[in-house]
Amino acid sequence: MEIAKVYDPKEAEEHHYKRWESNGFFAPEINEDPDAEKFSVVIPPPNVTGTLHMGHALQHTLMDTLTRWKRMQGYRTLFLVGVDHAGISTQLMVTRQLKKDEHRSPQDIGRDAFTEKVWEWKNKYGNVITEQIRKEGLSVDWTRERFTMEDDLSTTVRNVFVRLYEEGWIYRGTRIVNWCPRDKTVLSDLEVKEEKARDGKLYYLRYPVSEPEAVATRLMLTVATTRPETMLGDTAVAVNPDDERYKHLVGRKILLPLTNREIPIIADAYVESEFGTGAVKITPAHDPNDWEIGQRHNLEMLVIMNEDATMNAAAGADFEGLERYAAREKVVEEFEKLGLLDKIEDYDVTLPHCERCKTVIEPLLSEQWFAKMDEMRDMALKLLREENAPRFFPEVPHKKVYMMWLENLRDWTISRQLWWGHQIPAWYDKDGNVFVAHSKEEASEKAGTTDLVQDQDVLDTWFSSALWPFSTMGWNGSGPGAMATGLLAAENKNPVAIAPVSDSTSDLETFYPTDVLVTGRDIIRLWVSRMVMTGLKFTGKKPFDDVIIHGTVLDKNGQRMSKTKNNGIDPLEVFAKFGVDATRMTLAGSATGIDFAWRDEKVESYRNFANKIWNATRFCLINSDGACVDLKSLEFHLQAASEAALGREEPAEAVPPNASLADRWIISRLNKTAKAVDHALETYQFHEAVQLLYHFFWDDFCDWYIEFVKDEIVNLSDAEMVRDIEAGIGSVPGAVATGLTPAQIQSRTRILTILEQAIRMLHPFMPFLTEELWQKLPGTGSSLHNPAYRSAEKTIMLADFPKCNEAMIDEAAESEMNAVIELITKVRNIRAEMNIKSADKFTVHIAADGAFQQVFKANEPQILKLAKAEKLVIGEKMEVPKASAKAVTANAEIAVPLEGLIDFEKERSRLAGQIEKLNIELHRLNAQLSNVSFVEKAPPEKVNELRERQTEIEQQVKTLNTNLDALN
RNA sequence: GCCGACUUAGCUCAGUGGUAGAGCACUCGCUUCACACGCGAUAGGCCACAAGUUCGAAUCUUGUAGUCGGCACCA
Repeated sequence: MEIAKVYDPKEAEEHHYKRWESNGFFAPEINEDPDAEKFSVVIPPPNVTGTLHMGHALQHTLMDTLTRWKRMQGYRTLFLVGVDHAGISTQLMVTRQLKKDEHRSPQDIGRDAFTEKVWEWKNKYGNVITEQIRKEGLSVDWTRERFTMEDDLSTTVRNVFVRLYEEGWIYRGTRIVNWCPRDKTVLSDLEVKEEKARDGKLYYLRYPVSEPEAVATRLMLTVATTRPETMLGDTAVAVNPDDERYKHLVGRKILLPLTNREIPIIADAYVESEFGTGAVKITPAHDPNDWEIGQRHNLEMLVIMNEDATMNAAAGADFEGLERYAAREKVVEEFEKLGLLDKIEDYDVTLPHCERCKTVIEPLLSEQWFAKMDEMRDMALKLLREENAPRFFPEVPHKKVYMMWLENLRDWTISRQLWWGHQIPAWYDKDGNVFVAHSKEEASEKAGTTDLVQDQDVLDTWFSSALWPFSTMGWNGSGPGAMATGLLAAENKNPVAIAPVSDSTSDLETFYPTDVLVTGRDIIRLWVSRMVMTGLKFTGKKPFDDVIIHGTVLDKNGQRMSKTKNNGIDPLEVFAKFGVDATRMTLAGSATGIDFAWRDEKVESYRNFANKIWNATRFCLINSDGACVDLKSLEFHLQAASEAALGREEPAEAVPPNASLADRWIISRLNKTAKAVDHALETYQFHEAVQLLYHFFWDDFCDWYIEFVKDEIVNLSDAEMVRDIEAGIGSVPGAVATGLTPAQIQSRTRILTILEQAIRMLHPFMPFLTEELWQKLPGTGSSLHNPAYRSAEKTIMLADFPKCNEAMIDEAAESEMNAVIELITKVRNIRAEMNIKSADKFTVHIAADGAFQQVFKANEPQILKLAKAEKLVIGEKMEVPKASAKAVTANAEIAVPLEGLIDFEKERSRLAGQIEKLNIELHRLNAQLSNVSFVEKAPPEKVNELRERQTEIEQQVKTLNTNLDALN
């Protein structure tokens, strides 16, 4: 068999994904078991404009690992994929393109033409991200791919809007909103990021009190502000009602400079007397706090800015048309000229910025659509408080953050001044009356006229994303009672046979609620909370049980990746360099929820691991003639166990004579690993599973098991064959024909079978490599499939995930094998420390008690080979020349006579070093065991354990000291 | 201002009320017939600091310092 020496992932990645997809392995319909339990997960829809980044790669890896694992366990799985329309960023991108290509703006071409452009753009570039998802190897069901702007989902959004409006949860109102003057749209609180502004200043402005006698005395009230330009829109000055300094001024008036307007001095508890001067200018149309004061005092709302943050006519002729910062300078200049500028102080302010374009947000009085959140909020809080749902992984700190955010939730601004998105289904007649309806026809009926104009705004993208887990599964809010107490029966005991793809209602019944959501921290409020709220409101069910919050992938210096810093790491480049599987292992190998700095070295180590798996398999395949994967070959433990259960006295006899210690040991390790991996995945400890598999495969399987059985397995040369037959070994019928003995065939079968199971366990993490290798193994096929997939073509994707068989755990084998491993390691240590060359021949003397003598004798060939020794002398005691290197293990004393080779000085210091190390531990043990309160209060098992360890070490120290003395 | 997380080997990170672990890097030795993306053997840590609880603390509590994050306020 021709197999390359180094694994090259590229071809496998391309080839297998196509096959998986075209054979329908990803679709839940592949599962033929009518009683199969379901497992479902929806992808957090990436932006249609987006490209894959490490955060995606991480969350996708975790979701796919879970899905593949569950699928192999026989669950009917659905991993639902799709993208969202990303209102603002897509519109920006297409606008930019339009400007570049045609030197035109959206306004130039009009709404319909522009929307058409966006669709064109989407059809051309919108599959970049989905192609990248294919590259990642995600086992998502492409037949159910969704897009938030497609017809069905748009209808759903409209239905939801109408329903919420009719119930009174959506209203239109004039409020101060976060206005981005560059994007010219409103933003929700969550799309705004507070950032420290540079060069912040606090300007102290003198406002003259306007009554005649005050003017005569030039009575001034000084206010402090960071935004002097807004004074043009002031409609009051406020002081604290308890502030003795200003009590006499309340109720009087200010003659507002530069405007010739008179504004009142009012008292409001909002004002803190200690801050600034204790007097606050009030600009209700340009500041959220001022707006609230304005509401309380019935102040005039004077809007002085345009949508692009230039001053409008209301700001006065001198200022009209000025950009806001130019206006600020001019206001300050004018105040200075008038002698009304008291002082300017440096002052650190944090200002809201548009998350997307970084422009400073302008709080602006504006008419928008809002969603009242109280009812849905209360439902979500109840679910959390009473059922601890959804469960967050890790729970700290996300549960608390989520709860606190819900508790302080305010109304949600859902309209956006964009053209790309779900246009708000509201129509206005000539008098401005609003009619919310599913269609213009319906609105016309309500209005009694067809002379209607639809609201120009669209809905926040998150409005549609909030419906994602159920809208994508066919819920559209139109069915009878669909929105009442929940569409679904509490328990759906009727399993869906094979759900036709088109029958999306069955999808809802089968796959909703989903099992788990995997997403990033910053999305908890934007998306997770909203899905919970809408899920409860519209379906009566929580949309998912568990929420895994993954960590942030940082750059190698621990910095967040960002476009501005240009320190992003492109997953596609990493794939190209190290392979998708190695990248997935790296990502899954990071602790759940913890940020981690990206290191190429880490991926490299998993690339090496992939190569190790490749080569271990290569070795097994080179030596696989006459054998194939056969699960029965591992079952001798079961025979032994059942015979033990029947009361046989020596169940060990049931073990076939050729089941070696190493066989029993590796099978025990395999089953323990399967158990631990299962537990790790159940609790979403992906990194734990990765560690377990890495350790099992590399250390246990490759370093020890393969090395132990190598001589048995490799093809014998003709000369060796003849020698063996002459020696009476392996001269059995058929042996000459194949060149193999039955024992060899059995060994080959066994190693293939163990390898095959290890590869299956690795599949959810490393899908491509494992499929590539599994296809090459003889004896794999649909017989290894989970029975639910019996008709499917051969693929590891649908093979059964290995389960732990407790009867195969063999503690005796593990401790015996450990003794052998320790023995070999100690001899190797002597070899290395004493500079024994490969070619040097030496004998190893071993003294041990009877049971371990047997163990060592039984494994003599392997010990000789792995320690590179020529001969073993095993007995109760040993007699060796003075010129010997010595060592002790927990079960044996070792001596290697090195006449002429030994460096006594070196050997002395080597032994002294070992004694030193043991003594440190011994001192600690002695101290602990002589502590009366420890012996009295600690659990007896613990005390015994330490006593045993103490005896063992004392013995070892004693032996080593004797050996050391003998050198002198 | 409030809340939270983190601080473990040179680096990146696991882990745990009872002998400190991994990967990478380092040192030494191997052209051993699956793999040099390899094999073998070492070395390396008072688990940030201080106090407390406990027979026992790196692990639990409290405080301190540093790093990072979230929220609130910001005239």
